[in-house]
Amino acid sequence: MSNGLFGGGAAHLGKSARTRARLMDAAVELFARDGFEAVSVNEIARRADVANGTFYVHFRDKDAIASQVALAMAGGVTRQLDEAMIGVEDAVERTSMATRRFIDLASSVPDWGRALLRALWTFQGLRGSVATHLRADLERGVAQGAFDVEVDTVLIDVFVSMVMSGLFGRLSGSAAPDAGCRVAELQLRMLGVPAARARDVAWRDLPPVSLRLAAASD
Amino acid sequence: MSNGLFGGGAAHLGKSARTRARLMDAAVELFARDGFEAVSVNEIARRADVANGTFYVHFRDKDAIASQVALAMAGGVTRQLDEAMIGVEDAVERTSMATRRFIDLASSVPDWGRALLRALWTFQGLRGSVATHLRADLERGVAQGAFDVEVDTVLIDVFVSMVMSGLFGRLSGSAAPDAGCRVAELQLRMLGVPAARARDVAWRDLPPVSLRLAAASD
DNA sequence: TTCCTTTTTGGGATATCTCTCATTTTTGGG
DNA sequence: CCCAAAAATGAGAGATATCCCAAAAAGGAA
Repeated sequence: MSNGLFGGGAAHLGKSARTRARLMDAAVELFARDGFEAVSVNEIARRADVANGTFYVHFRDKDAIASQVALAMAGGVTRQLDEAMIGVEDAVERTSMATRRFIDLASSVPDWGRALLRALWTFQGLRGSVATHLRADLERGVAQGAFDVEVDTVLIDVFVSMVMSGLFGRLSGSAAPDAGCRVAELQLRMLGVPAARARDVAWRDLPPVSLRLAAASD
Repeated sequence: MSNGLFGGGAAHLGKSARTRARLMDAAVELFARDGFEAVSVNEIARRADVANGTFYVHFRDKDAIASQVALAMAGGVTRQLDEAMIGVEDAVERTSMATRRFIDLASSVPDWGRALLRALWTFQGLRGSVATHLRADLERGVAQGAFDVEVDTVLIDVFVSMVMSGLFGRLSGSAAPDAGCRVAELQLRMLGVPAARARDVAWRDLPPVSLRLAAASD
């Protein structure tokens, strides 16, 4: 079946690391399907094909695996977005790219996207780490004269929730594949970019990038 | 202590209805504090000061009480927003008022607001019922030439998620009391309202309305 | 008050969950 | 191949959940 997200090409890892990866894969799938709180440790172990007790060799409890999984996911996406945006200096472009890529990447592997979405909702700490990068781009836009807003907490939260909404729509099937473009366009308009330019930038073709899944390191 | 939200002035109701209201009050408080899945039926019954088995006389299971509570809450807010907007014809005003009032009302009774927020996230059906009213106002704005957007599912979802974000900020204490104005302003800009008018309308004083809590009827 | 209906009660059968630990299995260096 | 260290196992103690049901209590009309 599925290769697993964390354990994908991990045959070279030690046995312990492989088991750990299997547990994290199982957790992602279950969290995505049933929600964090509805999933039991037993269930995670069963789906990972390990004994009940093995779980506790690797994680203290359910919270532990959840935050590990969430951190690994968020870290992976953030790193990948950063890489994809190297060399792009214009804040309007950067902002639009970040939104579109985030939605596209996260919805291209639905289990993974759903778990990330839930994690963003459940652990507001995660939003903070995403927000750091975002804030930099928004402030850059203001400095460049492209955005006409005050960059404060409310703006950041609203911005992030717009992205989450787009991702949710893609995952639930209620939104077309171009939802990312639409959300990005709406964001740019909100930030004060003229409608014509917002449309232009947000719907421009973007070179495809496929989701590279990182194992949980350090 | 607290009067309860559903059972507030319900001394005139039959005994059964009173017990039911007590259960719903208890459920709201607990869902808000601990989240839907972390709350047990026993806990709801204990807090409502009824025996364990009494719960099952009134509700089939936890899901049943949760959706009842959510429906009653959403219905109450919707009705109240509608009433408060009677006579307002301008879509820009209506849109801004709806967002601001929703955030203010729901955050003025934190238990209640938190439960509503969770319910909106958990039962996407609720979003649908809110969306109906919203869509009408957005389309009115387009017809009036005030909004310069296509009214589609993505727009509605994004709009709702912005409101939720504002409510979340108020409830978590990370946003100032004027967060509703800020969110409304950002929404109007997104819809194509010129920045100056968006600011003007969104920050205008609004006659205060206090949350009237409806019992669960039909 | 009396009697029938409605509502509540709380004990318990059954299921599931978390987490521990003594024991077995696997791994990999020498 | 051998053996100590590392990893995995799974039975089970104890906590807590759900939901049922026979019996008690409360309500109300005559």
